[in-house]
Amino acid sequence: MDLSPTGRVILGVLAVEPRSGYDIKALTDKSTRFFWAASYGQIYPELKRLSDRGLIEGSDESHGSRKRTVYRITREGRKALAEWLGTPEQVHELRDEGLLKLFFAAAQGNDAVTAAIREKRDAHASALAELREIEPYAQSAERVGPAEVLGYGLAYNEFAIRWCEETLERLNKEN
Amino acid sequence: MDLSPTGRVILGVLAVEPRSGYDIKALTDKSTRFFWAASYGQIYPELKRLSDRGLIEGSDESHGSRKRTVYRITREGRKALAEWLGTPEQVHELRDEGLLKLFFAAAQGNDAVTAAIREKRDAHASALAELREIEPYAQSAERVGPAEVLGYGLAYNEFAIRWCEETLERLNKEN
DNA sequence: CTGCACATGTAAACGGTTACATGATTGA
DNA sequence: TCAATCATGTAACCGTTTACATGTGCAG
Repeated sequence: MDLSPTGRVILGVLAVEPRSGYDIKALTDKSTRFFWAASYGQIYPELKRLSDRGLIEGSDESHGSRKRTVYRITREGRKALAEWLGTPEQVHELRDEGLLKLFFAAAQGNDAVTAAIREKRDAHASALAELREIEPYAQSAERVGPAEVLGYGLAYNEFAIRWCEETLERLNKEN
Repeated sequence: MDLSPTGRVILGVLAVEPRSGYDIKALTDKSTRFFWAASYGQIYPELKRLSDRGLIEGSDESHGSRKRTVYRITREGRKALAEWLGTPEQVHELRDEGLLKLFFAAAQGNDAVTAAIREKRDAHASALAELREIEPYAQSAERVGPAEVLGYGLAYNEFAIRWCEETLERLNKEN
């Protein structure tokens, strides 16, 4: 059925309940953002494409002169979503500037190495704090997925912080 | 000094020793690939740009009619690299299709959830095996960075596998 | 003599972000 | 009345991947 990455996110979101493009952006910003982001520049054109292919259906819900189009997933759309979920495909891409700096920092001396690790630790600490703010929101969801995924986000950042601290300690001992 | 992402990788690699575009690709495939990939389509044009800006210098080392241009980093290039390493910037992007599936799987039922987690676990297990193959290569490096970064990659995948297994167990108990 | 590793490069397509443009409604 | 939020959309740009094109040198 061939869904684009953003198309998958949209179908997945709409499978739960109908939403407008604006709603989709708001929801993904509070949930999938940490492992799969989406911007308006992708969402609106993709809504049109999915609609053209009959995977979703828009209905006008404007209030007065305030425009609003709410999209719902179609039978065809659910089929496409299920098809994607059924494939074992597992794209996994990481772009971690902290690791890149660490990789090259050795050439700059020990201080650069420890600085890189400390900055990485702090970045993960900020991310952790952000996720904790979302926590109550995700746990209120009646479904199983979101809470687990948020839990992964928390655990991942905790892991990274721990790793940074252990590595700093180890490097400290070695010198 | 304003370096592009691929420019940083190239400068970092060349700071250790001079290399050709082909060498850079081969090295990054065995090292930074897991957290910062680079393809020929980026490397060759970027080498030209960095050279135009005086951050690197190419010298012809063709053997007979077999072309080969080896680039070395310049003083200016080292300055630019140090400048980048000195900024606290920490781009961190994750695209994890397994988590995305897990997030949406609940709507498909419990089997879809456990299937998504199992597939994620298997994907991390493959990644772990790949990294273990590289291990001897990274540890032979005289510098500090690479071994630490590889260690992170191993630890990260081990963490993810553990998380998947614990979550499977917990979900199993709950039903 | 064949296949693999070495080696360089370009073009097209893709996916995504950012900035911009526009305007309505609501609550403080 | 002013700021925040709701709401939709486009255009320009950026970085990246993929596929293609081309050819050399060496080892088995």
